[in-house]
Amino acid sequence: MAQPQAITYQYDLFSEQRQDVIRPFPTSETVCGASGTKAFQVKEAGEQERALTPDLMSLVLSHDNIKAAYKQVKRNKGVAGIDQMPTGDFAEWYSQNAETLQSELYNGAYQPQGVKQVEIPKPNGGKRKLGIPTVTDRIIQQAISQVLNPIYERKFSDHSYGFRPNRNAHQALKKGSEYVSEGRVIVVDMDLKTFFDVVNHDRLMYLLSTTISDKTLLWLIRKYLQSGILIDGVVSQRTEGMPQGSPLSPLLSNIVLDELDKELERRGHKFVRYADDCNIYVRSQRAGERLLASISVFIETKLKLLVNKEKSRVCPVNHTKFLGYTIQRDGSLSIANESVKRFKEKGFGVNRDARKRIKPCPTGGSTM
DNA sequence: TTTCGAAAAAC
RNA sequence: GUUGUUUUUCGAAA
Repeated sequence: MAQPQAITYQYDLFSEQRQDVIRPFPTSETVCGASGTKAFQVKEAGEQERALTPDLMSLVLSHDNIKAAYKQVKRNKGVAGIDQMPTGDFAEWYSQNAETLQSELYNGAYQPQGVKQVEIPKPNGGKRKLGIPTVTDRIIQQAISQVLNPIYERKFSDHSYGFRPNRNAHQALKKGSEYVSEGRVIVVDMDLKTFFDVVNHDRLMYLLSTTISDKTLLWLIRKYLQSGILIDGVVSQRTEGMPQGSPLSPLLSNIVLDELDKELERRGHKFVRYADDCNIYVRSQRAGERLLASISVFIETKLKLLVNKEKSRVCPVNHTKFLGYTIQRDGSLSIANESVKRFKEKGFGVNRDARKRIKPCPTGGSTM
């Protein structure tokens, strides 16, 4: 590997002809005798260890991966970022600038652009701050996410249901009602305060480095975490938290909260987590309160996250809502219809029969 | 078999 | 002025 190889390949995202990216620079790390350019498949993630992930950037920037990322971003129909380039223009832009972009990404010179901040109202009246990266940055992040996702999928806890392929809220509810059917009718409802605002960058980067050894990729992710926020023309650098609205955020949040899953598993608890909404099922109020106290300490000292003490609580399962439903003490699910609730507020008399009864949960071991 | 899009839910 | 991920349903095309 004396000389950097010439880049001669097709950049057109619409052409069927393609040639995969040849890495323009030699790998900085040498991995115990293995040839640096030897291709490895992410899907064969069976025995993947940190030593096998020194060159994920090639996968991130491969033609197929970028093309898939572009399609995904385009399908979301999001608006342009601060550079005003709409999603539809990326293909043409990329055909002109792919070489420069890829070189910068490979040698670490790439600097993500600022994030446009937008506030939108939440259903419950509050405001939600969104960070909108440029189309280019959304596509790069999506491309990273597509590579990291299969690597992390096999490491994630079976009790985690949010933002994961082939998993949905209903499966989480089914698992929760199974635990209730076993007699765990008290729930510890953990609420993490403004999760996206307080994630510790150093801790997240450390977690990533235990699985990912591609330093170029790690630095790129760190740059995305730190990417500046543009408010009224002034760019301020972010020191903690991650932008809500970037394609990488859901995966990174699961990586951070996987530590919580692993700790709860280590302690042998029965729980279900959907994003930052974590429910632990126990048999008595006293056990629940003791658990809430000790897990809160773990979350705040070890994970460096904040527990919302006002909204976290211990109560019988049928006194709280989880993912839009309420689990009854017999393990059945009921849904509180929002429109019914609005009727009630407007003065139409509504009795509790307005809550629609959903089928009881069978304790089946069926997968998927 | 595959591809695409619209619309709903969860966070 | 409206981001992101996942899931599901419906529909269309070859």
